[in-house]
Amino acid sequence: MMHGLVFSNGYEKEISVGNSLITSYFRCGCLSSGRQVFDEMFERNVITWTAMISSLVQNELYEESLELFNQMRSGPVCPNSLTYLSSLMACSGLQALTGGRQIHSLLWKLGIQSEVCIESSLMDMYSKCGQVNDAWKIFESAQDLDEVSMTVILMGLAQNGFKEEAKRFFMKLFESGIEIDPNMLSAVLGVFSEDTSLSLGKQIHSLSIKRNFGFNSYVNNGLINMYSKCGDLEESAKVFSRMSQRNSISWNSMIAAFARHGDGCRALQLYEEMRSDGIAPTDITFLSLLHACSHVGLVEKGMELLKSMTDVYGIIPRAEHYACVVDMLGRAGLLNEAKTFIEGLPVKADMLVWQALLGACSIRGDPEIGKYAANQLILETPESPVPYVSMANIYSSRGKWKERARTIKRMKEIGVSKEIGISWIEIEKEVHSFVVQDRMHPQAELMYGILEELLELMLEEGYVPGNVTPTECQTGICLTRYIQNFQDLYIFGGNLEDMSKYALDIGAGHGYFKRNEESEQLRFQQRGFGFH
DNA sequence: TTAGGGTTAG
Repeated sequence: MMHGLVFSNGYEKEISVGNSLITSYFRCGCLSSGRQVFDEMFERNVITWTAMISSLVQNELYEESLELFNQMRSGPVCPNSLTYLSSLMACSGLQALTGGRQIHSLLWKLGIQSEVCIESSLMDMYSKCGQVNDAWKIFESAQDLDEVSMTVILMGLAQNGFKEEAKRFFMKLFESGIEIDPNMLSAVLGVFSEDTSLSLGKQIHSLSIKRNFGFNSYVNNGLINMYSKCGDLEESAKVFSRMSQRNSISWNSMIAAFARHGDGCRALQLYEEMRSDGIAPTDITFLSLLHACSHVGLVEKGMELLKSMTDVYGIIPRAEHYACVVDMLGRAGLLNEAKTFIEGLPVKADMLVWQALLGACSIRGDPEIGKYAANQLILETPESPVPYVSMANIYSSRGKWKERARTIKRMKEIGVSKEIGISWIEIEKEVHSFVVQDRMHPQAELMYGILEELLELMLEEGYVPGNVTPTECQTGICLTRYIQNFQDLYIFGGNLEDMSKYALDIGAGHGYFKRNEESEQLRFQQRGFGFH
């Protein structure tokens, strides 16, 4: 009503009215109306331009916002700090390093590069563009630092592969008694939960209780994820049940937690509760649900969910959803059905989908469909060793040694090669590294002995090598429990022997083993970065 | 009347 009145009077073309209207329209999601007011204004000041640019950024329309920023710069109105800030955020969103650097040099010329908000935005831009070194330089020379800039650099380190440094950084902040706000805490939970550091996670939990952050949904959602990724599903469920207000991320996190632990039934049950609570599922809810169905072999239920996604909620499935379905069919041994499903897809199958099919063929040892999937994958990613290695493995599992040799030869001819994966663990500042079948370590015999013991325990639990069944999911949980005990031993004064029990890659992938690409961390330390 | 960081899948 109000805007109709304003429009009919033409007042919206005046600066003061137009500026207010732009902000209000964007706040209520009326993007085109906001833009229309902007386009039709007689005169625009710095607030008009900045309101428009920042509104576009907040709606993730980064390219459009940068176009407007450039347009502004060629006109008579000069940008101010807030305009530059919004443009930097657009560069972060687009991971546009060149544009970000250009804005950085403009800020230098204007002498406003050291305002704390500008510095944190610059650090964020560099981190998101993969240039954590540049972010670190700004951090080191910064005059003012606050919770935001601390969180930015912490996330920057973690997201660029320097997780250990990020942890040390946080521990320093924690020990120094600096004010830690809930935003930083939820960011830290995300970093810590990927490394199965249950005891650290528990410390953060107690800190959040002490600081009275118990009502913060970001912190609680972070705790749900941290506990579930660290193997303590019941603690996740406790955090979830104590929450007074749950948003879709809370529900998704808890559903994913059950799915991750192989408890498909509880995941599906929770989905029903979510719906009866009136919370609409999102595309991510369906990914977790399909994942859950895949791991417990609930094929029909999974197909029903996929259908309801579009029919009931109007969510268009993405390639990830289709890949989950292919994985589900494949794990259930329905390889032909998986192939037919892919052929009937409304969109062109991508790498993820073919990888899922090939993965299923590897598990089942199916050379025929495997070859079909591998060829499709080679078309998508000609430089990848994955299809060749998978095919070689399928052939060896079937005793087809000639075919295996031919595949390896072909791989060499084309010039693709697989980098050997190295696992390592740091014990008392010494790094112990391993490759597959490695017997170079002085205590290798002891370690292989323990590995055999673990395998026995797994077999007792019903583990069938190479056969993925619901039982194996149970075994996965069991294995997590054993490993957790070993970790406790270490934390409470264990020795090398206890550590070596999980220094071996027993294939569970629970995060104790540093992957190859993380060797960056060592280089980082050698360069004298970070905290020692 | 324009402002910086945070939680979910794989």
